[in-house]
Amino acid sequence: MGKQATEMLKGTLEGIVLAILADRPAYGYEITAWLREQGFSDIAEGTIYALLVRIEQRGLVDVEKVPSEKGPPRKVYSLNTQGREYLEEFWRTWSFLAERLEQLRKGGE
Amino acid sequence: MGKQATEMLKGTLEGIVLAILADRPAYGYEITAWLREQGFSDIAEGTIYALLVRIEQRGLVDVEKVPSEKGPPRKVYSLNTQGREYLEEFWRTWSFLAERLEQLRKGGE
DNA sequence: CCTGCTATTCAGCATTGCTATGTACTGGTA
DNA sequence: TACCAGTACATAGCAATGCTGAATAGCAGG
Repeated sequence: MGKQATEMLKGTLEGIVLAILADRPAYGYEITAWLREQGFSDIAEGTIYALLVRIEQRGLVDVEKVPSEKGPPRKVYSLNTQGREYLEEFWRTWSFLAERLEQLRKGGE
Repeated sequence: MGKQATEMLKGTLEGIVLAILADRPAYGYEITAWLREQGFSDIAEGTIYALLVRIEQRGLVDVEKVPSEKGPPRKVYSLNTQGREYLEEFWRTWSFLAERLEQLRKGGE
């Protein structure tokens, strides 16, 4: 991914993580690894942890500490009701943006 | 548009403006007005002007000062070759992001 | 003269992602 | 024992971007 991606991820990455958590509870290390598999090759671990702290402080997720056999305890996040509402709002904003951009792309051919 | 839009626009707004300029030369005031018509209701004028300064400094656009009958002279921007290449790169990054997000949206139903 | 519309600019702020580093727990291996 | 890799989380400082609010300037009409 290019350098443009860094700025484009701002605001979007949060929605991506919320969407992941809407599907299943997960912890930071796991999310980072999954994103990298999906092609988000250079997403920094620190970025994900900081993001998780933010959405927790906003009350969008519930947290549970679960012991791990292979290292320090995991902080498993799951999306709560407020988080689901926020995610729906994210999808609305995303749709709006995606529609305008598709129109612009068509217009420029 | 909600508050999420502000962060989501980061990085995307630049592509949007470049896409507009790929279609036709335009000046700041005009671009702001057009975006507002398209539903980007709360895009600040200052944001567009600052963005135009940035893409000019990066050499993505050519500028021409054109007198106006109704006010101060306009700075008309047009996309140059480098700008078109940069825009193509933008579309590639955008496509990547849009595909992942559509997959996530489907998965979460 | 004053108001409103056109048109651009700029200083200061908030948010977000990245870099770099540090901490901590477990298991394997020399 | 000592060391290292893999797992797992946290944080301080930086860069980039969009927003707020205000200022500047030209032109036309009441």
